[in-house]
Amino acid sequence: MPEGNEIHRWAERHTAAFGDKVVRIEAPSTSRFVDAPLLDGRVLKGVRAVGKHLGYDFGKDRILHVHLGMYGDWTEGTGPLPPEKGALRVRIFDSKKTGDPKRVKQESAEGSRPHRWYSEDDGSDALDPQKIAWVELRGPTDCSVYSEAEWKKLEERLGPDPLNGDGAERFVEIVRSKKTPIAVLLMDQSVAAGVGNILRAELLHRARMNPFKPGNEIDEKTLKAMWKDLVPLMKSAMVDRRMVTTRPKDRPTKKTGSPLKEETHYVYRRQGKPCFVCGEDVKTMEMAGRNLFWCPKCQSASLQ
DNA sequence: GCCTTATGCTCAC
DNA sequence: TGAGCCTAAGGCT
Repeated sequence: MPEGNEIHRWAERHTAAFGDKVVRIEAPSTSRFVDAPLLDGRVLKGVRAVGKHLGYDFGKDRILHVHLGMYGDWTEGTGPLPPEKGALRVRIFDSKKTGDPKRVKQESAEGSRPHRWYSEDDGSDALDPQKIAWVELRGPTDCSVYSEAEWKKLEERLGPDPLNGDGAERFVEIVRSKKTPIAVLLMDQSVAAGVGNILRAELLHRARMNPFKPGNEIDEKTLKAMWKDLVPLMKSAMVDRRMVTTRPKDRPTKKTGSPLKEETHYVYRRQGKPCFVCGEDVKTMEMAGRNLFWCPKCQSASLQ
C-alpha cells in the first residue's frame, strides 16, 4: 500500500532490527515465495530501498527483492512469532528473540498466553527497531531473489529518488522533455521514483499546479521548487502510520503534530468537499489509470 | 455479509 | 485500454 517514503522507512527499521545478524526466513512451501530456503540462516547485511522497491542484501548475489504493490504490507512485533494465519506469508526473524518457532507454534496451538503482535497497539510508532524480533510480509507483488546485476538494472530504469539524495536536475530535465501532463508524469517511476497517487495529488496542490499542464510548459524554477518540497514532505509524511501532507496553518483547526483524520490531505479522496485553502469543491477524475484529485480554483493557474 | 475501493504494476490485446 | 494479481478496510444493506 505504500509510497516511497514508507518503503525507505521499512528499510531503515529492518536494517536496525536485523542488520549484520543471522536471520531465519520462513515461507509456506505452497506459496509463490520459493526462495526462502536459499536465504534462511544467513547473515542479512542490510536493507536498501530505491523508489518503491526493497532489497534485503544477503551477499553473494543474493538480494531479496520485495515490492509491496497495492496490497502488500509488513507487520512487526516483539516476542514469539504469532500463530500462522490462513494467508500465505513470509517471515523474517531473529530466533534469539523469538525463541524456537517449533516450540512456540505448539504453545500457540495450546492457546497459551496472548501477546502483542503490532507496534501500533500503543497508539504510536514507538516500538524501538532494536526490539523487533520478527517481521511478517503479506500480499506482495514480488518477493524473489535478485542478483546484483538485476538490482542494478532495476535502478537504471527508475528515475531520481528524492529520498536517496538525488538532485532536482534529472527530474527537471525529464519532465521538461515531455508534453505529457504533469499529473501523469508524476505517476511514472522513471520520472520520480517513489512518488505514488497520494503524493502526486498533494504535491500538485501544494505547488498550486494545474495537473493538466504539459511537462515541457513548466518552468525550471517551478519544477525545482516542487522537488525541494517533495524531499522533506516524504521524510515527514508518516505520522502515526498515516500519510500527512497538510501544513498546520492550512488545517481548519490549525492543529499541529498529529492532525485530525479529515485534515490529513488537501485533496486526496476529498472530492466534493471544500478546499482548505479557497473553499472550492475538490474535483476528481481518472488520470494515468488512477483517481486524481485537485482543487479547480487553487490549481487553475496558467494553462494559458 | 456483500460490495467497493485502495499509497501499484505488468502483461496481453 | 483492460484484465489480473491478491488483501484488508470501510461503507453499505
